[in-house]
Amino acid sequence: MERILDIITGKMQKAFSDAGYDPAFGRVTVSNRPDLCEYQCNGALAAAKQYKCAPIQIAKAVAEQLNAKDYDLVEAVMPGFINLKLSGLFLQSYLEQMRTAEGFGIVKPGTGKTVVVDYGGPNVAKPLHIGHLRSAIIGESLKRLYKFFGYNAIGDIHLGDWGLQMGLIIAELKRRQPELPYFDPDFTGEYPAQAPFTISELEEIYPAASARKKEDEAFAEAAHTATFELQQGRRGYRALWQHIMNVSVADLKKNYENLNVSFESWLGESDADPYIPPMVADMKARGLAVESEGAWVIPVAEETDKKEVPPCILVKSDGSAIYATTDLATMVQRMQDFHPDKILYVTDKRQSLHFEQVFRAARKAGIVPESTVLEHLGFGTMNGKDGKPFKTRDGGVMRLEQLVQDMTDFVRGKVVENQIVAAEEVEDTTRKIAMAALKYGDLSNQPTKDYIFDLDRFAAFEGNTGPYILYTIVRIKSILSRFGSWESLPIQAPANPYAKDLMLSITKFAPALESALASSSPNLICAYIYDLAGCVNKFYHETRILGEEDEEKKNGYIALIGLAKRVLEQCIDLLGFSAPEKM
RNA sequence: GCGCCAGUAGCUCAGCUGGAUAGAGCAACUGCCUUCUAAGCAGUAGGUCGGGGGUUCGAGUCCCUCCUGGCGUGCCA
Repeated sequence: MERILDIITGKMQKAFSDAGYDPAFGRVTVSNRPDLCEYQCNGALAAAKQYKCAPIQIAKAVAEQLNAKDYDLVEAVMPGFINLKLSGLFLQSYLEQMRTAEGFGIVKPGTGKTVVVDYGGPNVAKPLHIGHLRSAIIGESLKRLYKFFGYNAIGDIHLGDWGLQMGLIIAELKRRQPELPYFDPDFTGEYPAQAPFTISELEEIYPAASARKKEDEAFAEAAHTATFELQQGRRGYRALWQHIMNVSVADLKKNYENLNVSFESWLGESDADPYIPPMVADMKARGLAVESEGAWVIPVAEETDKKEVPPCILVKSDGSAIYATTDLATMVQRMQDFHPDKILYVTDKRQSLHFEQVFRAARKAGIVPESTVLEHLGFGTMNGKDGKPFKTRDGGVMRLEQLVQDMTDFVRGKVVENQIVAAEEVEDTTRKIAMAALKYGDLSNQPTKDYIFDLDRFAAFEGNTGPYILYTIVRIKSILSRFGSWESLPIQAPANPYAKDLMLSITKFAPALESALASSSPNLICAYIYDLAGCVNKFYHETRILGEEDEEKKNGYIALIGLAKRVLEQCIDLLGFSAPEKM
């Protein structure tokens, strides 16, 4: 479907042309004065400079060229704005097209293209904490947005499953249970199928080992050795590693599922490992990597840099790999397996220099061709009410599970108190509302900015919150279910100003999503549905829908709120949550 | 030191390639439920857009400078 702004702009450009002016001035925008008009063109103001005459003259001449039939209002006003109000018939026809088109008639630029979205980054054997929340929520939303626009979008969790942390766990296990067959180098039999630990034991082992490393040099040495032997393929350690992976991945899947977040690809650093030796050898051979201060580095500084960009370290002076190495090797693997048109990294913004270096190194080495876009979306920190990084009461790092639990408990209290939901549906409804509160609270902020996480505010259910959006949908659902079959009712011309505002808001679906995609900003979807929900609630308040006696009119109302419901539900699905039946 | 980002109402945030009177929500105050869910709707009050210069018909938006805060700045991820 042609975009509504393109349609109006096209007509405006023709009017400029017909009036004898450059059509380039005919760009139309959504009005910033909704009290005066719906759309506006400021081109006459800019054109006045070029044609050296009063802008209002140009505006008047252009306005006369426009076909009055398409508009309820065409007006040239001082100093030279052209104000427009669309006709009801135009809106009716546009929305009817939206209603019947697949994906509401959105243009799909992603057809045939692949994008890899890297938004996980959890370490195995460590619980998810709130630091993982933003990448999960933002990444999942962007992935869904890419899919909606027709891309083959692959969410990749990129597990941290290969570093010193694994050696630490193995060393600590060996210290605690040296009798296990995994530590016997002469053992040749089958290793047990059952892991020698549970997830909660695993989560206790890692921090214990990490702490021991700092005060016990021999232990630190043992951990390094274990890491090295694991990577060299020592049989018992590989078996143990597999146990750690199985137990940990099962737990991670459960936790991500609770967040309604999923990944198409569960690869990790260990999967990139085989690509490292040939890649490093190749870079050395081609002279891309040079020796510097005992390490092998790829210089990535450029003439135009305002600051000094340090080289990308490929091999540390002790001979081991570093995260830049892993990230580059992962690019090799992704190009080979997926041939993506784009790779999008969703991580903390503090890593932006790292990705700048890695991207440059990847281009320089030809790992990623120019035709593949590399983007790093660096998101801001989630802070507490005091404006400092979010912590538990005793100052520790809060587990993601705990955060979700707190939100859920709070919401459950509200749901029970309201007494609208049947007892057996309380849990399901609670979960949906809690998820909306949590995700909308995060996603409604610009991703690149820090934001303050305030549970009381997010779950307050008033104003610009997830629950407000859900409540709007629930109200529509309630009417539709009383009405009966509504799906095939056609859109009618607006019967009152509230209906027209609602219709105008619905037409802004496509531009809102396009902007959100172009700037990797789910907050634009939030801003859009907040506006749309407001229009629905105003319409709802001012219009008796089911009580309307004129059947034809009533059908028009129903068709309109039905379309609004479908658009809202599409949007919240892109944000990663869903609406209950009642609340 | 250098670089990046931020500073808009008491609080949390919008403000789309410069455009008409800088917008929401929360908190405060005031109305609206015998009518489709009041988690709603309507209204009042609240601002020298961090300070100062500049560019022009016009600056929250662009340029310069200063102040404040956060982050980054070669072998952690």
